[in-house]
Amino acid sequence: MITIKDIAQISGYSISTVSRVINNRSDVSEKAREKIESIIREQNYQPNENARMLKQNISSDISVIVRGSKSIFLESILEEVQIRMGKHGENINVHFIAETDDEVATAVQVGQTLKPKGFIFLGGSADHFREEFSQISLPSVLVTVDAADFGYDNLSSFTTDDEEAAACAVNMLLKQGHRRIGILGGYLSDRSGEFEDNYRTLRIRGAVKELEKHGIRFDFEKDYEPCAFSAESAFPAADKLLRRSPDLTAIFALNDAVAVGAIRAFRDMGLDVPRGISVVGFNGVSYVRYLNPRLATIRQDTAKLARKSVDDLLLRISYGSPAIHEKIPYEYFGGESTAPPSK
Amino acid sequence: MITIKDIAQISGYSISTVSRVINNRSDVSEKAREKIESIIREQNYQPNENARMLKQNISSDISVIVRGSKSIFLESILEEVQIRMGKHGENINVHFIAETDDEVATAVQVGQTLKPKGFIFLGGSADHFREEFSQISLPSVLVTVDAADFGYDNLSSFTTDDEEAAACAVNMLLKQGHRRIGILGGYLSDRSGEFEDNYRTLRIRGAVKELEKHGIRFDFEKDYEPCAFSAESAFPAADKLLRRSPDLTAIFALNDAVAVGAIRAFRDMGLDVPRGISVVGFNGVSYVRYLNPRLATIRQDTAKLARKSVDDLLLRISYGSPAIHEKIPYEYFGGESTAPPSK
DNA sequence: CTGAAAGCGCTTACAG
DNA sequence: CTGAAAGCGCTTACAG
Repeated sequence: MITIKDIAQISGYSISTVSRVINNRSDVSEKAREKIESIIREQNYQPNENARMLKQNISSDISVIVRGSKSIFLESILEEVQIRMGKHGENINVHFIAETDDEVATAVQVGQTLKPKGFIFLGGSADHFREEFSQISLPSVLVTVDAADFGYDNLSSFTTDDEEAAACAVNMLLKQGHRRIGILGGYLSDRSGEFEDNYRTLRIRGAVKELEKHGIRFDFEKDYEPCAFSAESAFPAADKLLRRSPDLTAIFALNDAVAVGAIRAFRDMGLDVPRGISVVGFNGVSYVRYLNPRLATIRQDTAKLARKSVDDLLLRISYGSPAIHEKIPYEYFGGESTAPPSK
Repeated sequence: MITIKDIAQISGYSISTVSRVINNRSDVSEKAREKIESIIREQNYQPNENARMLKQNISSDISVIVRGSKSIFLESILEEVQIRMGKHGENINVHFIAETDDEVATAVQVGQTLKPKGFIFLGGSADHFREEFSQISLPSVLVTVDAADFGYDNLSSFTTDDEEAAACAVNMLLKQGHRRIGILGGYLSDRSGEFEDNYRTLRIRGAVKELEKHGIRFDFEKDYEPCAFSAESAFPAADKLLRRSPDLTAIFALNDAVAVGAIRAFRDMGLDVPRGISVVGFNGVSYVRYLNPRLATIRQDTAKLARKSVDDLLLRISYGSPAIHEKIPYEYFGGESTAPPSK
């Protein structure tokens, strides 16, 4: 095992100077830097992370907290995050927690034991962040939930504009002539029935507002049915919704897995999609364009979401740049699962 | 920040004795142990991992190497691994590499920088393990590839019996009366055209053997078409295969995403599934039973695969138990994508 | 069974 | 710009 001591010996410089070179300090002569760097390279020397961490009382890792990991959508962002981090030579440790867990509390705990230099949150609850994030002082990024209004200067956020995108999806249905549109998936917060600001409720809100803009009042009692973001959960929910409101001609599903479960349920009821009923999804799955029928959906740019998040975090860790909040563009994919209403 | 020194001071014992208690050494009096443990608890003391690692020159983490991360199948095992590790209070660091990368070489490198106490490989190439794994001396588990014949006593493996399961899938088609069965997906190793022992080729081999058992010689030139494990890649491949061999009445797709792409391609050619052509998949996706048509497929038990792997690794790390090799049971799910041939 | 002391590989004031 | 020295929080022979 080759150590900093060996490099010092070989180079003729002191351990201190070698350390300075390793850490890219500016107070080293060009000559020393070059010599030491070349020796490091030729000896294939890797600084002992444990020792560095011990001194700095911080690890060189970045902790990623994934909340609600069953989502293929988050998994695919996670993958891109890992790849991007790898390109920058950074290591991450990943912590999956349930949709019902508290991601901020988890981060606090992880922070104590693993001492990361920053956090990336994939998914999360606005309430948790608003109430508890002040406990965290490390540079962090929240992906999927807009943190612009939370007032933390160490928390950036990158999101799709869920409200606008949902409105866009619903607008496509309206354009085709649909007036009786149901909404499937997610759930309304149980905290006094108020909307919590997460992507679920933002999508619902965007859809409802778009309907209202076109003079349609949305009846939650009749035309909305909650369910988890999976085909399994959507299957019975879709059935229930359509039996309650058989005159619906289109469904806005809060994500693609929900749309898949719904389409299956409708077919099992003897309804063709899109001739009998139209369905629009929201990105959650990559191969919607190979489903039968090809699913109309909103495509989020997971690669960009991940890339921006990583780059922003690393930049802020290195240079203390201020936190930012950015919306990443989305796209409507037409598919074959919608058609003008026949009723 | 509370350290071992504080605990020593409060307890009246020396740092050495406290350290012994922390590390569960036997050479401590019951009295000292109890007192120190109670103080540790009441002070909520957490030993500094970095310092421990520095001394022991090893981290407390387990490294997970995921090869070919685009697979939803591996991601879902990863998730279960993470959950299981969490239950045991263990941390993991995850490294995603491309399908074309060398997972063993990656592990060697990770081993140098992160000093994990063990490895879990999710996916991998038999060749890499056979040729390079001797460089790794840490307890390891290979999931998805059978390592029984590799001859390493620090490498366990947990797998689905891909060959047998593929034979089972093909047998279902044969039972329905199919004789002209095509195979779609994966690729033959380019090393002198030989089979490499991975799940891809095992599935192909299982399918081919089952056909032969029924007196059918499989013509690779005509009835096999390689493609990556995605709907995107399967779509054109399926089209190509069926144009070349239009008399095929059934397709064995090497995984579910491939099946999805194939079904889409067949429909686009004007062929109904299953009336025009039957398709069987192989577990890769969770909601096959909500697709249209519901996909006939082999279901692997990802939860069990993950659970066994984690438990085995931790056991071996703690007690040096010997490596084991186990096949996890699978299941055939009937679906609606197969029917007796009409031609 | 217990404690004093050395040392793991690094970083960082401090002094020059 | 450079080096000698202290110290990060722990573990582990060694001596008793």
